[in-house]
Amino acid sequence: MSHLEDDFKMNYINLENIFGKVLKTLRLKSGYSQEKLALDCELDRTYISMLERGKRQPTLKTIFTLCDKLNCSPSEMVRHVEIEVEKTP
Amino acid sequence: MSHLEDDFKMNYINLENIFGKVLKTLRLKSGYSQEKLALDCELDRTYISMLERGKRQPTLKTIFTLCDKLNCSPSEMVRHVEIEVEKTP
DNA sequence: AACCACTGACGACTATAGTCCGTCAGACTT
DNA sequence: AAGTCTGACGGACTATAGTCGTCAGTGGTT
Repeated sequence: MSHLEDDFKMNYINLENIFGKVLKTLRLKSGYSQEKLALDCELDRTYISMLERGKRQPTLKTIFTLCDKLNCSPSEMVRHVEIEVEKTP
Repeated sequence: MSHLEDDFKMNYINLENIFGKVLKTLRLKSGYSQEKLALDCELDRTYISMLERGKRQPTLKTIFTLCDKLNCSPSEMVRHVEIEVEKTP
């Protein structure tokens, strides 16, 4: 996958990328490294990385699991995603 | 699967079942049959059925796709699930 | 009785969520 | 320079999300 292709895709609404940004923001706000968050959530370290890079999208259960550790309710997290989606042209 | 087993499981926090109930409620409120909703969302009819019966859980993308047709924002839908989860002992 | 719209349910499939092993690179510390 | 922390990234896997075809049951209508 080339950088050109990456940049191209970024111009469209991409739920995975948007979720990844929201997750990273919430994680950093809570002072977590990817690895510590993964341990606390009983998820895989590389999976957190993939989520943040927009390479995977979470299931409902995963959203609840993550939010449980991130000082954020699932609906708030989804609201953040919505807002970013609405901003995207 | 026996009715006994069904009732048994219902006593525990079960994100899939809770989501299923929320989805069904929103679908009926919007006057959709499972099949029409599936067509509008470009999902499979049997998959909608499985979601409502708690046999599957949705991804974030599926939540957004469903809510787009259900007069409901994704964060509102997730909020409904949260509320039901909190009610469950 | 026969039709119709709706839904439940199942088996078998394909696509992707999520795990587990690892390597590599940059930043910071000692 | 060596060690630690962090994150990007890959390959190969297992589990599950989501599809497809089909049959059966229910309740309403004619």
